Amino acid sequence: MVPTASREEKQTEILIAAIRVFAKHGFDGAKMEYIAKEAGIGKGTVYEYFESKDRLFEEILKFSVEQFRIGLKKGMDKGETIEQKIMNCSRFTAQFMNDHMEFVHIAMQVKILSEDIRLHHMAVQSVIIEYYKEMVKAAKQKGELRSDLDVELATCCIIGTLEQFCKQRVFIDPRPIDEIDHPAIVDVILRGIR
Amino acid sequence: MVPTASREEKQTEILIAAIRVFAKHGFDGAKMEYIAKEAGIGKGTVYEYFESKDRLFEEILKFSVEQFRIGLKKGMDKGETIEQKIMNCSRFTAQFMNDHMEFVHIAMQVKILSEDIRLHHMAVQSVIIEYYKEMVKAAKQKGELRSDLDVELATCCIIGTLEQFCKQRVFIDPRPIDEIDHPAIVDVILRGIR
Amino acid sequence: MVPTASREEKQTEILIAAIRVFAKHGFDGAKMEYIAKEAGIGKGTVYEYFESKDRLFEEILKFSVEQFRIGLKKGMDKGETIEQKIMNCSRFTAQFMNDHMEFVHIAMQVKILSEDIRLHHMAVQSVIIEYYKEMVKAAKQKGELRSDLDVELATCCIIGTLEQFCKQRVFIDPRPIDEIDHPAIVDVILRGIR
Amino acid sequence: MVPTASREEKQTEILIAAIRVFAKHGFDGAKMEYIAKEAGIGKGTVYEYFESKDRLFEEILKFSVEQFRIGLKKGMDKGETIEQKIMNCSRFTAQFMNDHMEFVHIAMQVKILSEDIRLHHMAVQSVIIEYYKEMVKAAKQKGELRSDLDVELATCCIIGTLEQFCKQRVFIDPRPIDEIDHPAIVDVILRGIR
DNA sequence: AATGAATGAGCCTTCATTCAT
DNA sequence: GATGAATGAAGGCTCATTCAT
Repeated sequence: MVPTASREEKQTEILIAAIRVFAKHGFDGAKMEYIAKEAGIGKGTVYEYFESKDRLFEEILKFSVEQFRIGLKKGMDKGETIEQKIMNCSRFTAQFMNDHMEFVHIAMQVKILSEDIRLHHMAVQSVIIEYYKEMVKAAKQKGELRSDLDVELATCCIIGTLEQFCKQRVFIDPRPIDEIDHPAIVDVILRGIR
Repeated sequence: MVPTASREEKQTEILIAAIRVFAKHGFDGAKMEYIAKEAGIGKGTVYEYFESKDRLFEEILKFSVEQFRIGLKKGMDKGETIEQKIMNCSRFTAQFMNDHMEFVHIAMQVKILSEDIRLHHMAVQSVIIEYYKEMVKAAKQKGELRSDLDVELATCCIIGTLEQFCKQRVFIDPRPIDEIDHPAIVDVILRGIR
Repeated sequence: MVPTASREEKQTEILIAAIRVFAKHGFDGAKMEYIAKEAGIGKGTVYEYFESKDRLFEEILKFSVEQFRIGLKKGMDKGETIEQKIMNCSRFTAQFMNDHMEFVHIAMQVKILSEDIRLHHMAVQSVIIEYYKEMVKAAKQKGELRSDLDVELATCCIIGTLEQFCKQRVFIDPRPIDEIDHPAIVDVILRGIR
Repeated sequence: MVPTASREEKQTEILIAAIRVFAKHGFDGAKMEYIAKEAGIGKGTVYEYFESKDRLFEEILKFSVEQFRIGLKKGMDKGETIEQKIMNCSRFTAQFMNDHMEFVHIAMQVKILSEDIRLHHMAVQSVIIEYYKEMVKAAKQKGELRSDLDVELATCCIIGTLEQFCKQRVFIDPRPIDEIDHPAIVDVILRGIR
């Protein structure tokens, strides 16, 4: 239809379709046939772009975590003060969880995978944590946070609070995302670590 | 082994064995044969105690979440001040995650299951959150926490921080559990919500 | 309860119970557990009397066909004229099919069995046919039937008509057994072979 | 083999293969693997055409009974006199039983099946009986049969005699099918009902 | 390149049989 | 002798993967 999607574009299309299917059925419930149908192509075609179901899943994981990492990084970089930075993270996390509710489910099935990808996943998680740590350290040096603050602990407080809040809003007690009072969240966090 | 294991004892033995196997292989990787072998019994015997693989998994989920709920409740009840209560929760959560690292993995595969069990699981999660909320409310009334504190938010801060910390210590950067500085964690949380 | 049934009596009790279960569930649907329960005994006890499910089934087959053979023989022997003999057979066949509807179903699964029992079963069938042939031959000699009658053919006509009638009455269009007009049946048969 | 077998042709091929296997091993002895091998295809392929073993068996039953019904009907329609009609039925029944010895065995295992198919099977049986009844009624009206003849009884005599004869020739005392003296059979029957 | 019919390895589950009590 | 908990062989069915078109 469209001029013909480049190989890379098609690959991404399949990936997106697969995310939806994995999210809906879980890893083992997601038949390759469903994924093909969701992508509007034939079963065999999937194998032209991904060598196996496992590899496809791994690619999805990489892809999704990468999206998250990038978004978070951008949010941190855009803020001037630690308050703004955390606020940006809060907003992005909420938006991401809301849009990619599925991603969370997918990310949770990591252990089925090859050691390889498991390590990769851990690594990205670590990277994200590291971003936060750097942010905290920098803020400490700028005097925005108290000087005796344990960096790891502060990081846990920030990530934990943000994610727990999103989880509750998305999974336990779903409400419109724009009702979230980000300043209040950031306030609680900042009181703890300032 | 022991003289005679009552039906209930045997059922629990199988459950425990199954937890290990599910944790190690994931739901679909966990063959009933492995579970039987882990429990030191024949494949068919598992079916004398659990009608299907799905039901077995559901029982595990119920069992584990229940253990967690009970432990947390006990911790809250034993504390006098909000500080002691949170400290107890911190300690129990760390211990539980450390001992039942598997549980966390298992709990994450909820979506494969029947609507029934999914709802049950959500319900218990809600109950746990409710416990925390009650704790916060009571502390507010006793004047231990500031009067304009948003209860939901405070709850997210407590649960999120505790769990994130444990996750990092267990999954990302494993270190001996007794090195955890609980008072410091509680301090960060309390500053945020006091 | 009763003085204690002799081994043989108990064996027969199990046999009777097994007939009911096989008849209800078919060979492969009939679990040994059902049979034991129907006989009011434990699963293991069945094996004290019959070495295997196959053997039990074989015994049932023998038992039932034997009952049929004996009843038929008695009916033939009791009659004076060919008319009376066939009438007796008609009555007995109707009664037997009605009472042992199950038997018919069981007898139909013969081919699952060992060659041994299959041959035995064929043999009894042949014996029954032989009884009829003898009956026809004797009647021919007594001048009750025409002299140029083909004995095999006559036999088929008698057996076929009787059994087909019973089948229809029992399976296709069930009606009370005492509504059967045996003289009319015999009349049609006799006209054909007299 | 042949250039391209349409879906329907392939389905029929499998059906034919399955008839052979069911006939040889009985319902429960017939492994899907055997059926696949007999059809010269893979195990999974059978499931592309029949959703389960039970359904496959049901289709076979329908298929076979239908073949029988059609053949019989044709035989009746082709004859002018009742004598010719019965003769045609005699010939067709003998041929069918000889060629489809297996069918008879299969048709006998009806009780394992779903109520649905059982009723269908009964229905076709009834239809066949009805054909015979109509034939008899028509012959009565044309004065070919005596006017006080009981139609049901006559039907039993015809069907019973024909089938019993074939059974004996095929199962008990196998002899070449062309040795059958159909006129003699018809003669015995007609004497009984004329 | 795209397809989907065909494949068969693999696993859950059943149930006849055993044997310790 | 009677029992029924335990067993594991066996088979129906699924679905990731292949390959001829």
